[in-house]
Amino acid sequence: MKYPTLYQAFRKYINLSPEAYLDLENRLVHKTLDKKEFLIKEGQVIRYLPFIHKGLMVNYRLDDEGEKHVIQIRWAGLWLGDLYSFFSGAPTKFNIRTYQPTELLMINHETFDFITEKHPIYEKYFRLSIQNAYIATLNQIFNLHSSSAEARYLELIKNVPELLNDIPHYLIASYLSIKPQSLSRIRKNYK
Amino acid sequence: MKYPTLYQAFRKYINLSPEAYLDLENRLVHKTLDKKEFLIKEGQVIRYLPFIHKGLMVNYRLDDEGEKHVIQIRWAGLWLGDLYSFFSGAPTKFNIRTYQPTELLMINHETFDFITEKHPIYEKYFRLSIQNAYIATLNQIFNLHSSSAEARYLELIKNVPELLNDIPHYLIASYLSIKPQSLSRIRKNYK
DNA sequence: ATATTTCATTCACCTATGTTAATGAAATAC
DNA sequence: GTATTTCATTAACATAGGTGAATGAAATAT
Repeated sequence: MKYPTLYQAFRKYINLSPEAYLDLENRLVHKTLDKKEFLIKEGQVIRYLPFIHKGLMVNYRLDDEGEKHVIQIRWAGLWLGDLYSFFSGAPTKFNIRTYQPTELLMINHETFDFITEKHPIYEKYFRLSIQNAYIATLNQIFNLHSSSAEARYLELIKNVPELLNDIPHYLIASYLSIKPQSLSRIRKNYK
Repeated sequence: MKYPTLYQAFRKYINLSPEAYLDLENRLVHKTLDKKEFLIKEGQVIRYLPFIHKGLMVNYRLDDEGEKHVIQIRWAGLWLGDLYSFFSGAPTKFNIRTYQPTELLMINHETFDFITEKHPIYEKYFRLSIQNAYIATLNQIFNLHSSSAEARYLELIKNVPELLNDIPHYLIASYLSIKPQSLSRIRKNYK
């Protein structure tokens, strides 16, 4: 078993036999990304479901003025990417890239079809996975509605303290939906 | 065929035979809600997937101070409710209620299991349905990040002009993540 | 029909966050 | 190793949206 992190990710939601896991592991595409590299750019059709083995990735969209808006920050142990584009074949509106060297384990369509057919339990896993991604975004909307930028910042660094060292602060600001100057102002109160 | 609206909703994403549709139709629970009635309250476990046949419904969460935050407004032709709670059995954090007389067509677990087993195409439909709900919430986050309250208001009434007559304005304000007074201020500019 | 409650609106004032500009430190490119 | 670019921070000022209070209209209850 080369990737116990991945096995644990499955075991969190389903009871997966080591054999069924190995059927997948043998077909994974291992991809290494440098610091500051793109995985996905707007307009592309997503051909892989990527799992973050090491490192972290940032998902942002561009508005009409070309400004970045960070929608998701995902780290080791999580899936990411545009499930919608992967399953529907529609071009994505997202840009997904690294700011730290990152290793991904990726599943392509052929592998997805193979393992879900051979082991239907994987189907359940991915439905649960979408469901959880969905509920997480509903929570994110609720937080944007109900908490101040300061409260969202404190919550974020409580959950993921290492984030401040792993990506530029202006991306954290964007994720919190404020400007870098405002993030600095908030941070000044906690020194 | 008693509910062509529902059939059309399926046909939007999948190729469903009338026979397969009728297998479901016979098992639907038809529910009529008065003006101002609750379908779901926080803490309950969701036992139905509701489709809005006529009318519209509002989904909100309460924050620590007990203030409502409207997360979704859904109208005829759409599914709603907490798919997560329905599938996982976890108690919901949402409150879902009417502000207009509304008719629902509901699927319980038994019916869901029956029709997805007999017609696996339904399984695909509900996966697509979750996917679309997920992508819609990601868009909602992007809009909260990138558009002013005024722009979000104009966009909303462009898409759903009748909303202003169908639910109290303070709920529209909440959905836009502003206060009723601010919504009034914005509306004053467009008279 | 009358009383009560709910709701939309307005206003004056307040506050959180945005904007513009400047500075130095750190990272990167040459 | 030096030049250049990127980034975080600060400050002064601007603005969108919040707050609290008042008013009248509409909806609801009695």
